[in-house]
Amino acid sequence: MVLYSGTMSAPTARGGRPREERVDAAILSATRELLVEGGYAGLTVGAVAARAGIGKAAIYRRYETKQEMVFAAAVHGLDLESPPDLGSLRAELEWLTEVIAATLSGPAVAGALGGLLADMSDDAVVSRMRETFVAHQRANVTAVLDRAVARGELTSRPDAAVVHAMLLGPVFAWLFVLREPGDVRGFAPTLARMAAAALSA
Amino acid sequence: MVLYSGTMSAPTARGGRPREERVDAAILSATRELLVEGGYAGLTVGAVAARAGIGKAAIYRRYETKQEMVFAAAVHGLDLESPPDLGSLRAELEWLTEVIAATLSGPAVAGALGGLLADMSDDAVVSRMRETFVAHQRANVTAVLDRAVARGELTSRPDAAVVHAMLLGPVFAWLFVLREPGDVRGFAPTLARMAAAALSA
Amino acid sequence: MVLYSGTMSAPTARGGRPREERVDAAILSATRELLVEGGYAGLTVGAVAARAGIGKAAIYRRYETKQEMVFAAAVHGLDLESPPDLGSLRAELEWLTEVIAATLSGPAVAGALGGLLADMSDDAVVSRMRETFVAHQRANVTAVLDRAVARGELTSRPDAAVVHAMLLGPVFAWLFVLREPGDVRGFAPTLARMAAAALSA
Amino acid sequence: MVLYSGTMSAPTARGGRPREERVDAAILSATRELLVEGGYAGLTVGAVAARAGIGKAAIYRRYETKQEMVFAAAVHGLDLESPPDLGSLRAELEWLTEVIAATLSGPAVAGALGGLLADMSDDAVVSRMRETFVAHQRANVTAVLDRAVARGELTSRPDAAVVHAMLLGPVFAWLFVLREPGDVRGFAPTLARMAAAALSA
DNA sequence: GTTTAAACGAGACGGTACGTCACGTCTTGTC
DNA sequence: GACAAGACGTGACGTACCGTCTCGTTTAAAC
Repeated sequence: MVLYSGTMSAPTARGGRPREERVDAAILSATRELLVEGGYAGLTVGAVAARAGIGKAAIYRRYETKQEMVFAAAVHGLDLESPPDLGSLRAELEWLTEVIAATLSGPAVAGALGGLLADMSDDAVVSRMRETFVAHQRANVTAVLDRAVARGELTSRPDAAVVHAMLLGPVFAWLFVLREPGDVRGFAPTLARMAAAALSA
Repeated sequence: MVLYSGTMSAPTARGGRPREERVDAAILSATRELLVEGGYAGLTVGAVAARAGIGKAAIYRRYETKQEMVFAAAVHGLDLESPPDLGSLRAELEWLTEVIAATLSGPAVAGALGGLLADMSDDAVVSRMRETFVAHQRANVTAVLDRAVARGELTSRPDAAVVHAMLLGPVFAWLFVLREPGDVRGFAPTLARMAAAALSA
Repeated sequence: MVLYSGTMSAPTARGGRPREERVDAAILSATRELLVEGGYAGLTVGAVAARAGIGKAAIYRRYETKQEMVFAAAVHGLDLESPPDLGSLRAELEWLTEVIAATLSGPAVAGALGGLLADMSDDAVVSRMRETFVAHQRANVTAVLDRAVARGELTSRPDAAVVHAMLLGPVFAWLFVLREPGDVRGFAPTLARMAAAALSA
Repeated sequence: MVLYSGTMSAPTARGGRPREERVDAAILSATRELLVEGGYAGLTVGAVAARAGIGKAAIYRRYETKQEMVFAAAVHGLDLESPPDLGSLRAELEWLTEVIAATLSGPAVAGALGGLLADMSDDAVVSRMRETFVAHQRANVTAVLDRAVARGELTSRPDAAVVHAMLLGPVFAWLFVLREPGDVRGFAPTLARMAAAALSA
């Protein structure tokens, strides 16, 4: 399922030249490339336009600000599949954690998220982020918890927001604050095991 | 214990007018005020100077970059006491979590941390951050774990980095990514209880 | 005599939908309106199209550049009649001056001429302007001078270019450089009287 | 006498780094060079900054708009000396006309005036132009007429504005509208002779 | 009639310049 | 030599306009 694909009012489709998909794609992939190469701080709208072979106006026709564009590029196309039924809470938590870790440690996301957080005084981007990225992940967490309750692994369903924070948070901190050397992926199973223990207690 | 107070080499004290403490204080409190008012994104060095009633040069005489200044202002004076022996792992984890939550949710820190993370490609600030904020918190986590091992609550000492991530992460995510409404402080006991269960398992 | 009516090759009339006269008229009158409202500097092709209720392409199908369009709108339909034989050099000079003043002080022309002059590095517009506006006026000046010589009012025929400059110039300066308050029309008789005296001397 | 040297509020001179004369001079001469090379239409603020080896901000600190800058550069330093007493109205008119022709046909002025006229909807530039360029020339015309009256060459003093238009206008038209080939300078004596005849009649 | 070809309103396109703003440095005169 | 003030070069921002190019539709002439 594609999470996100554009921010500004789509063309009213009432006559006029239609937007070119080629341009949409070029913007997003140029943004991702430059995010990987120089991070959020080193990313310029002009450079994105140049790399994409388009004009700046074509970008601002689609995104109100640079932040919107980066957000779209970093989160767009994150294919957040729903968690499969793996038979046990712990296995599903591990699956969730791995997906979160994989998502956050993708090269474009890694370059963008810090910067996005910085400019988050901009309420529009904040709420868009919540409506897409956060809401979708939350739904997955809820689904896993509901299944665990149905299986009898949990007697009462814990607050999904708390569990979400417990899964997402450590991965986030590991990547963006603590910046421990080594792969995050190895961290996921440990985290999932601990979370399962915490919930079962 | 005061964590941080300045970044650049103090004046060599070889004649000339000494730096005025008044200026140091004015910079830091102006920075904190503006951080609260407009967040990191809306903070400019010029505005800090104007608010403090000083010149920009006085700032750059003390901090090499805007990031250093914000970091000093947001973290300076965070009095990170060592965790007292409270008799049980769970009580001490709760104490740690509450201190972390209190630290991160302070108004200036809340405004600054996201932005600081954004500009963290700058290695100087990254390493300074790690050497002070992270290292000190990590030491506290280690101390708590060591005491729990000594008490026999834990058979083997878990990796302090992992535990650190499990405590800091959810608080961080709660505040900066999920931005759930309501106080973080109420979140701390729940988190500590879960962490204790996870570690004991 | 109509001076000017279009610049680009008319449709070859080889099938296809014919151009609509309605559109021609709408472009010209929208241009004139906007010229009056905001002058040349404030006029955009997009605004002309919007005001005329047409598309930009319909404009560029008729005029190669914005300058061509403005020129057509400001000069089109200037009905430059030939000067009647009024019996005396002075009377005919006065007639010429009044026609020039009336032409230049028309609302659309007043808004356009300065701007047109500005973009006159474009040689196409320059030569078109010379071939129409200037050439026609020059012919009228020549005719008046020839008649004066025939009448014996002048012993030798002065250079028509000089006389043209002496009539057109002051009106032009009055309107576009000096911008004296008050009507230009009252200025015409004085100017004509002086010109007559100068030529007779 | 220097006509013009800056437009925006000079620095209050109450502390702070003073403006560098080097920058003022570099802006003006770069503007003149580019005016000569490409005319008003081909002149960009960025190019002026680059040629001058300065930043755009240094330009906008001095001039509110591109037009102000061009005006300053084209008219700045026009050393409009007062007309000397040459003994006769005709000689002094010739002197005036020559000065006007020399001024308008200078390379920078020639490149700028058309464009300036175009953007003249901007009232600030218009009034500045009147207050400096026009007012000064007008004063010279008045002085010449007053002396002619004192000498008894004229019985009543004609309207200076009209005479100004009669001298400036033809030169202006010659250069910017008619664009006759050949030097304007040769035109000045003829014009002055005619003007003298017109006034004496 | 059908076909064909161009004009139509709308608006997206690449490009270029605008004027603004912030950074971190430098330069005054004063303390 | 630190201070307040503020100008400096650099370079990104988001806006506006140019002249071109697609869309899907409409309209008249050619067949």
